Amino acid sequence: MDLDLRKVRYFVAVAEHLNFGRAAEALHIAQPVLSRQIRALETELKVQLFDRSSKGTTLTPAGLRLLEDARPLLTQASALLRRVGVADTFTVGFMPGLIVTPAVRLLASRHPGLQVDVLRTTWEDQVEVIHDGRVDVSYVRLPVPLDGLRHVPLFDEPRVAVVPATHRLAGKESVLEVDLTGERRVQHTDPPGFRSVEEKLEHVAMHGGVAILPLSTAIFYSREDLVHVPIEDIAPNEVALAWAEHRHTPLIAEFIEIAQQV
Amino acid sequence: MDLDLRKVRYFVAVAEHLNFGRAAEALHIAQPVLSRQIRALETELKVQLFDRSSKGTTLTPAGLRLLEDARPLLTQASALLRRVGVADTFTVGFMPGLIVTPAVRLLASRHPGLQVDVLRTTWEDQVEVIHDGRVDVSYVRLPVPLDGLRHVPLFDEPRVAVVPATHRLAGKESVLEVDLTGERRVQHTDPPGFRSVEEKLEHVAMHGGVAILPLSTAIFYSREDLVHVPIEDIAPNEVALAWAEHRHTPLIAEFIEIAQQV
DNA sequence: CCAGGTCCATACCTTCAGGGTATCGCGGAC
DNA sequence: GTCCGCGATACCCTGAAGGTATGGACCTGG
Repeated sequence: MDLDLRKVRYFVAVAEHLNFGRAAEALHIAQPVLSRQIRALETELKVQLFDRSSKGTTLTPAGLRLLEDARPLLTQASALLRRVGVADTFTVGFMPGLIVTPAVRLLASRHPGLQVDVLRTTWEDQVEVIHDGRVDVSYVRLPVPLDGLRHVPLFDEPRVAVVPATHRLAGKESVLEVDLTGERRVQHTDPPGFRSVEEKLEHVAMHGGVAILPLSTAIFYSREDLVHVPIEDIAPNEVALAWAEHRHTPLIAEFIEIAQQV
Repeated sequence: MDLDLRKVRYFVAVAEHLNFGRAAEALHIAQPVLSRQIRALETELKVQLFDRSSKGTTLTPAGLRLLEDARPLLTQASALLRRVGVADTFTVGFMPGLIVTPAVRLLASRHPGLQVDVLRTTWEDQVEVIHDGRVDVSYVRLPVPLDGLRHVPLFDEPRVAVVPATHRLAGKESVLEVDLTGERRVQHTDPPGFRSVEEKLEHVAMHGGVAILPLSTAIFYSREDLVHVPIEDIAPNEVALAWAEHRHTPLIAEFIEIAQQV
């Protein structure tokens, strides 16, 4: 009748480990219990979720589809748990460099007694914090995966090249992307990437290269030994306000209004 | 640890009724059980959700906030079930003009957690939807091909002639079929027929002629510029409830009961 | 002012799902 | 053939969810 979130959580664990024994260990339950629960889930759903064999466990197509629904459901449930009991609080997330104070102040002033918090996000968790309820709304830099989210664009801002003050491009009024050919770009992209803007800039200062950042970010993190130069022909960075699509609270609606006007 | 969706569903029921007894009734459980479950939920969440008094129950602010999260969570959970293919869903088909709401409401109220859907059919697909499983039962207008179907007659209703308000027959108390001789009948029958009642009526309004419809259909689609007149000597339209003969589910049996009583 | 009604809580019982341990059966690998 | 990894089965125990009966607080009409 009702879906049992415990079983769903067990299912996700097995789907991730593709091994009942290790999944059971991760869940801190005995393996036979896990086997039984998964079987019970399959019975309830009248669908086979795994192909079991003594040499491995794999997801069936139905299992794969369930997994896609199960994860967001679990995060939504934990978001609910996180939010409940927390005193009347409204939390605004923001990416580094974005100035949220005016909007936050305005919301707070209109609702005395409401605790308005802010949470600085990173490139990696800017979407996650919305889904798991750590923030009610968040200022994000597009593009982000928009599944389960709603958003309104707020403004665009140009990107700049950040280089050492001694760099050949330092002092220029502006550059074109072609001027950067041959420069090593310091990016957050995957494997050996940098987790924060500070680290990126540190790297540029130490070892040269060029970091490409939205203007406000570059200004926010400006340092003596680095300068930034506008790049004329690169697509601007879009800043948007995003929130979970299943949440429709008056406060969120009001903040969206405020953010668009500020 | 895990949120219990059953308790959440109970919570929403109480929040909607603001009365433990009636909520329990709607959920088909005993009132003390509901009280205990809500209390357990409050303990688990460490938050008081309701203010109880012998003269009424109200949501606390925390309860109100939980309600905002609880509804979408339940929706997402049932969406998951539906997509996995287990959706506990019962779908009732109906021909235009027939009012199914009371019966549907009654079934839904007797089975909390059951998703009861309705599907409007047309003259062409009213049987097809039964066979292909789009509906579990359907209100049909006889005659229909009954192969593979079982049905119970529900009621008869007179047919009326729908004519422009300016027509010579408009305003009459009733007419006989013979009065219609010479009139062009606008019918849905095959090739160049009209696919919907709306189209038929549009045609009558534009180009004259007469449409013969069951009374309820004529009422449902009534327009300012058209009037309907009962036809005394034409066989009445029979409305029946039909279902696939190879399907014998308790829900179908129950709905048949309900439909006959309503 | 008391009788009855409404509403939620408490007490107590029964059932069953979920957790645990011990052990089996099946394949693949050495 | 033997061993090992992996999931399934068998059996027990506990606790949570369901039920009925009843209590206690509060309102309301006579």
